[in-house]
Amino acid sequence: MTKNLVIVESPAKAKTIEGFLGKEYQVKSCFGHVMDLSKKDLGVDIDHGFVPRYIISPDKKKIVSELKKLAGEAEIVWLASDEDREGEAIAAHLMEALTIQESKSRRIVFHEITKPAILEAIEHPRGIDRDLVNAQQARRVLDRLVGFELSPLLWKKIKPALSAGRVQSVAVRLIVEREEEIRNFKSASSFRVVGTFIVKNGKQLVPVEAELTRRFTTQEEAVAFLEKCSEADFLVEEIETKPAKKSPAPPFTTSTLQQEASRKLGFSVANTMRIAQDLYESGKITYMRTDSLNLSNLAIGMAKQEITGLFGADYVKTRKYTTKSKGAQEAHEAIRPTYMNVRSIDGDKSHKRLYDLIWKRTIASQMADALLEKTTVTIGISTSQEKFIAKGELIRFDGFLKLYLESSDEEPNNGGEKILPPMKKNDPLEMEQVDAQQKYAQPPPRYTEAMLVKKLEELGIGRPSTYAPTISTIQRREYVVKEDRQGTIRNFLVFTLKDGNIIRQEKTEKIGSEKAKLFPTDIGILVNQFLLEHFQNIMDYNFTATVEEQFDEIAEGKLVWNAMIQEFYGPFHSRIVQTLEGTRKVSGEKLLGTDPTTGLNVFVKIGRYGPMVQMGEADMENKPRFAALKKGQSMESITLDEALELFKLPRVLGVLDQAEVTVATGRFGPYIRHQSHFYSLMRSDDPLTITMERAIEIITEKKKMDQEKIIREFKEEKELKILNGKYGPYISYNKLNFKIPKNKVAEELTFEECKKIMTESKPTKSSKSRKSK
DNA sequence: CAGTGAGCGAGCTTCCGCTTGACTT
Repeated sequence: MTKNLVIVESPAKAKTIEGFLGKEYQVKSCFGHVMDLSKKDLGVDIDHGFVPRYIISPDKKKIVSELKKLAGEAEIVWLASDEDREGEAIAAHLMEALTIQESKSRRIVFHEITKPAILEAIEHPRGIDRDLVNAQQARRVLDRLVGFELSPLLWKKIKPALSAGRVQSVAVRLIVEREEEIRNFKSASSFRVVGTFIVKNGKQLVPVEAELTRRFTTQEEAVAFLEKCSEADFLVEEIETKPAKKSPAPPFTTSTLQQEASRKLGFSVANTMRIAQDLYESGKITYMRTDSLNLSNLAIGMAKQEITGLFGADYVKTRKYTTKSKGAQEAHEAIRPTYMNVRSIDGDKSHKRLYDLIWKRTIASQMADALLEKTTVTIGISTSQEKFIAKGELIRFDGFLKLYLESSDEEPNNGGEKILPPMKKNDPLEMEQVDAQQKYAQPPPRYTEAMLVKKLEELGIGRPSTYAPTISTIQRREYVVKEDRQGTIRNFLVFTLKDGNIIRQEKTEKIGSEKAKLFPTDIGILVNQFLLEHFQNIMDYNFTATVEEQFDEIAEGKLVWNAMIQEFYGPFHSRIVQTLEGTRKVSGEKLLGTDPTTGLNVFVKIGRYGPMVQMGEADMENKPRFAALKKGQSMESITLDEALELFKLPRVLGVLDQAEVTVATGRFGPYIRHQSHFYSLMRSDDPLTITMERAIEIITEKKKMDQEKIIREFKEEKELKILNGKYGPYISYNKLNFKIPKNKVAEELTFEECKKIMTESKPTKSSKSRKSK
């Protein structure tokens, strides 16, 4: 029996802390929140001050009862959840769920998992901060009200199983609006002029590139300028040399780690978090869900030592970074290696690469600035007022650049030097050639997952623990898709002045190809439009920031939490009722044209199962025909001809064993149907052109595969089979599945043994009844 | 995974933020 029970949120943290404290302390983890609003209903008593109905989360019952037992036996229970709104609520919920007496509980907090920080915390316990708990309560209730009133509205007005929320709906809005910007973008072109001049550097002749400060809008202007250049003299008019410095990026937070891992390693945010979790659990890095830039003094000291050892004392410059991001709660340290002197780790390639990135970033953040010398050379033209500018950059002292340079979304890494040969004012320059190249303005870039996280963080929307789940939610709801897109070819002009002649060339470039970018779907666009029209306040990019200010006031005791909720809920709920009663179902219906053979109208719209085309209208005699859009088609771009193609299915291929063989396209792609069995088509098979021969081939192949799945059948009961599944053999009976006990061999089971297993064990859930994730 | 789409209506879906394994047919 231990005298002291310490409860933290994460088990990895518990293990570390247990090592710092003596035998008198037992450290356990509660695995995050243990109580939450009931999911069965709203979970909030609207009519009586919005009192939340918190229950012990179903998946936390086991850990709660275990902790409750330990808490009962302990003399003092130390509640060491994180020092932020959510952490304070966790502590309060633990008091309630474990029924801990106030007198034997202590609330402690620390921001770093170091021995001195823990011991210091133990010295300074406090009580539960009720105001902070109320702030969490307000946050939780607001999110529940928004989510659980908006989502059902969407089910009624658009289609079932949709969702809306304070965070996800704004994330979708960003992607929809970016797509609109790109679509409406008018790509104007201009001519960028670059001159190449030859400069003598001792015996060597060095080419120097200089860009004209002005761009020409028309080719006539560009050519006229080149003509002027052909008879011009060029002169160095001015040389300016300025010192400059570059500073390292701060250490990683969740958001910046996701961004850099995406840019430098090509990881999705979910992948980055999965790997970071492994590194954390194996003790290699500190906690990976954080918005703090802070490093412990211990860590900074270790970094200093490491840098001195590797590069020398000149390369050290320790720094304390402070966060600028909105709503940061800073309960942890920045993400850093646990031990700075561990330069690399064992493990698979992606673990090594992510660790390497974290190590370099952290160490570099404590290194000296890079000292640069930037040179700007202005080149005059005897026949024109325009100027050429050549730029050079010399690294005088590399500092942190020796180790690490953050990459950017806009352009590939532009690190490194660009050295100019020595030049003097009034030096004449020999022109080798001048190019005027047509350049098109770029539309804003589509979001990658990581760019979206960056944007959300800037807006103060979402938390480190929710960035990755939010991105997966909006994809799971099919509001957005992550896709690669083929680019298109575009022509551009280049005029080159060389040896007194101007040559015109037409060249091509590939533009607009995308890799792993987020695109809005038809449903995403429709839902976004609907929410914007009726709930502008919630869709406002500042909504979260505004309510966060109020949560802060609640935390400071200046605002009563349920008064704040009341003020929000009144108008919000009225809007819900108004929209529910005052608007019709929206489908985004659009008339594409009429079918030339039947004369019926053809529409495209969103149905119960997503985007579809419809031929004809429903009336007393007629039923319209429907067909789902194919992958890659969209309501916005589909043409009448493409729509008519979709109605060519289902198609009868022929007759086999007295039954029709038909081909059609369903929820999961094209399929063949025969005797009420379904056979998926391969990617290479086109349902519009597939032949009867090929269909029979597919049918026989599938039947053979199914036959091989059967381990045993029984004469006594036809429905009872032993099958070989993805996870090994199992018993199947009337669509119920049963596990085979570990001590039995599937091939040798008798009919009686199978019946015994079925009566004695519960059927495992089949995928049909299981909730799809 | 399961192969649909008038309308009828029961019964289902849903939020954000803390944290990790469980366990699949």
